[in-house]
Amino acid sequence: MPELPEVETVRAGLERLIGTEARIARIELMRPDLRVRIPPSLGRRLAGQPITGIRRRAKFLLIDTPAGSLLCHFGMTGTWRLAPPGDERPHDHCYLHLADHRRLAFRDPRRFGMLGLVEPHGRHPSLDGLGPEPLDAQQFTLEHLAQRCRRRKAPIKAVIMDQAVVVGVGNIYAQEALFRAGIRPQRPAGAITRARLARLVDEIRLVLAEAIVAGGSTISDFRQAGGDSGYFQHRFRVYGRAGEACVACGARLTGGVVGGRGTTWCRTCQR
DNA sequence: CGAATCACCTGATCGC
DNA sequence: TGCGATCAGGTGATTC
Repeated sequence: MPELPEVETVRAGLERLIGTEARIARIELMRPDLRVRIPPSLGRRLAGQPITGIRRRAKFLLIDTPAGSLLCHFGMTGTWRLAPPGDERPHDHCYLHLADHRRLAFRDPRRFGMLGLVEPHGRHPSLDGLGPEPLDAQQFTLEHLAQRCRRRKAPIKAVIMDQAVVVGVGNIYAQEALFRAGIRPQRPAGAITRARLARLVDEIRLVLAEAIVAGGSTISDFRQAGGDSGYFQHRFRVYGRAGEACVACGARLTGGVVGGRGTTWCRTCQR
């Protein structure tokens, strides 16, 4: 589910669901062996704590309390949902019980996600080395992207998916942004003019912002925290459309592998 | 050092 | 219907 727009959608949904007076009653860990093992101290530390904010950094969600923050990554299949009594499902790895007796469930069939603890005002290895937030025009600039592309031979798609270069862009939005910018995903990053990189910076920002407004993209089982599905998937121009007609020129879209991941592009519109 | 590949897991889908 | 192969929104380790 989870590139920046999906995580942001969940963040906003949880914020709305939980309100400003919420308190964590207790945390129930059923299966700690995710990609990163869930620290056993999590429950002790956060039990009884008031929730003071819900933030997003890159593709991470942070639930803040005075005793520390719950750090969550969704991997490929992670979800949070409101789970009323009786709604227990396979692959529910953690239940967060609120003081008002509601229960939030973290479910992640593939277990590529993570739950962790960040000390108050502390660091966390997963958050070190992250690049700028793309929606912050002060942070993510042409200057920055051009500098990170200089002399690099890797395909531009791999570069913009590199979380040290810019955060939040995954396999869907990389393809969508490159189509909108008219750049072939496999073009060596160092061989792109400044003018075209400037366009790419704009299109990355635009596509992410549009997707947030649309409530993210629903593929298989992504849902907003309130259970609604996003609808940005209806606006994909290339992702998942190999063999279909280009929305701009009508040519058949090409499918292949770029940066080790399935990729679709238009050989006519993208150069 | 950078770039490519593999590994981690489960589930859905597709072709036979 | 059943079964194996393939693919999937991410990231970190390993290899070349």
